[in-house]
Amino acid sequence: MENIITKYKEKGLRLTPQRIAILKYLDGNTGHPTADNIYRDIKRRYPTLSFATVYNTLQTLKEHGGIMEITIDSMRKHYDPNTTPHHHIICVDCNEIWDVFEDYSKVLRLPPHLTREVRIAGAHVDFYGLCRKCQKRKGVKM
Amino acid sequence: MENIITKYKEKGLRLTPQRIAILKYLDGNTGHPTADNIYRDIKRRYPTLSFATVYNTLQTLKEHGGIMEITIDSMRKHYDPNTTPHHHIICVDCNEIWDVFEDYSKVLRLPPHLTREVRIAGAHVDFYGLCRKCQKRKGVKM
DNA sequence: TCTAAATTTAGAATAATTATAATGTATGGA
DNA sequence: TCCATACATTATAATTATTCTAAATTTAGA
Ligand SMILES: [Mn+2]
Ligand SMILES: [Mn+2]
Ligand SMILES: [Zn+2]
Ligand SMILES: [Zn+2]
Repeated sequence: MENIITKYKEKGLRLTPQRIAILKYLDGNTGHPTADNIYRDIKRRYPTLSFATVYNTLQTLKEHGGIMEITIDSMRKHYDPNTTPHHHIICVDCNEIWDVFEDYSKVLRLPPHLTREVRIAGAHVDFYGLCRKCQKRKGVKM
Repeated sequence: MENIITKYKEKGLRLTPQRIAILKYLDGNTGHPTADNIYRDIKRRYPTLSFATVYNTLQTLKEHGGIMEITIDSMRKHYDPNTTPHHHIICVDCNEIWDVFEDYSKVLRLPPHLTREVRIAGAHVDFYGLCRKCQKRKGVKM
């Protein structure tokens, strides 16, 4: 809690109440929130909060490696304060996202004609399927 | 060429010049075009073409399993007429997308607590990196 | 306390996509 | 071949996520 704050202070980032609120909201958050999720939550305590501030702060955090941007959902960007390499599962119905902490780096090999074309920096695996809640709601046979 | 057309006729889809042009544009296209790519190209021959028609047709094709929607690029949706399971590489600089036809299905195993939570339907691997062209443009040491 | 530079803000702008409602046309049967 | 009609296209407006702008405010260090 206090360490994320000093951590960002050390990076030369100015601390404002809004930024602290966003940092606290993100700290340990495994829910993969959208900018709107963050805005709505913090707006309750800081009614003058602007969307621009949320986007600016997310941008700054991204640049400093404090968060990752998740592109698994084509509707909107999600953010992940866990920047250790990991993967995701998305429910194709409710768009909820789960973490996958398996290490596939050894098995995701590429043929030479592709590694020649692109210098690979990493890989994300996006699993997709129907979550239990949505299976139930849609009456899927278990 | 003619077979895609009869193929979609059999699905009960009405064939219009616009749809035929879109089908022909997509047939065998490995470039992962956006709606805008398609619109611009076909607009030249059909100047009255509307964006709505492109989006409607893509939606219809998606529903009939004729194309896949690619979410690797957070800026815009890309479409892929190759619906056989495969993966992608995206250049983080120019957003060009390459196909990866490796079969990782055997090695992408999930722990039981996750397969219990979500009935997995599939997985896509998104590789990311810098393509040769962008390495050169940015003066990256090879 | 003072100041410069960074940050926040309201609001406008942009861009991708979807919705609407009027007009046009493909298609199967008379 | 002609017609009816269900389906498709179109121009346009609406929606939504995100970014930009410029003025006002705040931070942090001297
Ligand atoms: Mn995550
Ligand atoms: Mn592809
Ligand atoms: Zn679900
Ligand atoms: Zn590139």
